[in-house]
Amino acid sequence: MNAPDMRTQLLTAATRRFARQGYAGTSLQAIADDVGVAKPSIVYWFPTKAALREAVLDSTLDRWQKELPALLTAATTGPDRFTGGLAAVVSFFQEDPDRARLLTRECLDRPEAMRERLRAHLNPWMGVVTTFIRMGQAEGRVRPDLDPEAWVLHLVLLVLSSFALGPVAEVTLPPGKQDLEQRRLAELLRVARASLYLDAGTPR
Amino acid sequence: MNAPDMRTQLLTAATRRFARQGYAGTSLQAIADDVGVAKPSIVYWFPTKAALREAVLDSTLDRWQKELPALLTAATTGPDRFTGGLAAVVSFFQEDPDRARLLTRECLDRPEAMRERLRAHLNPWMGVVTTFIRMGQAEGRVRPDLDPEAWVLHLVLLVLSSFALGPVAEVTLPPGKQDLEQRRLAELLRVARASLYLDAGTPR
DNA sequence: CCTACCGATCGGTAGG
DNA sequence: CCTACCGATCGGTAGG
Repeated sequence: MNAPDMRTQLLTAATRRFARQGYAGTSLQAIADDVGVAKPSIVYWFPTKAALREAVLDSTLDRWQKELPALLTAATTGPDRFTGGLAAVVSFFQEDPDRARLLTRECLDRPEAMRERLRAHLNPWMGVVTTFIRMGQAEGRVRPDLDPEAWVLHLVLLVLSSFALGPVAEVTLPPGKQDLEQRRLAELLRVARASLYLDAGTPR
Repeated sequence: MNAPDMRTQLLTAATRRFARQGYAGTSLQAIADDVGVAKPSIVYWFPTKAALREAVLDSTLDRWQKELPALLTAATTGPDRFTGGLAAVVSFFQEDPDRARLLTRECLDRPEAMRERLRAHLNPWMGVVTTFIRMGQAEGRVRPDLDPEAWVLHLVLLVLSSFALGPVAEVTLPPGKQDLEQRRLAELLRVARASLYLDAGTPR
């Protein structure tokens, strides 16, 4: 009954550790201690450390595939479909910045393996987004010199790095009176719109 | 005579390893094998593994401080000062993408320590750049709603992640006939200009 | 800068 | 899911 809960606890602890200290920097002992079990118990649920890593990555990407449609429909009811879509991606990482750190680390640790995974998880809705962008270009709302695939890629990179690395670089924003994360996200959104729309100078 | 060369060889090998496999994922033995010396010889030049890490980070940031002024003066002689400045940052990481991977990993591994370092290495010319941006805003060339510090931060993040993670995500750019890196950089530059200038729709 | 070596910790196994 | 344990590798030391 609480057997599946053990697996979930291990996945949660491992995700947090892998995101913050990296895969190589995390021992199975540390994860076991976090959950409060003996180290060999991990092996009962995940045959090897590498298998635990795959499971952590799977669960994170699964959440992307499950949560993003919901966030998208909730966010794209407004007047601006692209801003809503971006807000959905932002929400996903804002909900747990460790997701951004984990994915960044995996891309650095295993570029080739991640390429295959992202091809499966990112490409489906990449096609949808770029189709909408090309429609916008045909209608004259979206900048004609914009490269749809490259633009989406850079926006995802921007959101990812903003959550994974942003808190570190926040010191370079000294005169901030308001919340620093809010200020970062506001500028991120502004960059996205200004680089997408022709009339973004007067958005409202 | 070739004693300082040994130190340099170790630094080069360590930078490459730390960038690609991470600090925790790299053993001193692997670095020693790369250079062709015995493992304890590393300890002769760097008292601990942690000291080697600091030296690697120092040498990378030193190169930033030494090369960027040269790249800046070479790049800002054109008509567009900001595009030239961005090109300088791009050149720095293009010269060796491992620099982007190393800095990204260090930000993930040691956020607090990196905050202090970046405060010293990034803040000096952050002030210069934002001053120019505010001048541009006063002259009406730069978008008035742009947040100077946050914009520069995001552009640096964009260049960094484009070199550190871009090759991984390149599969999401399937219909690319021309060189994929070139296409990525062209769109990066376009995003930068479009998000900065009011009249970026007609740049030339 | 090398050989020889050390205690600690690693991922994983045996057996229950 | 635990106790007991193992070979391999880790960063680092001793001594030259």
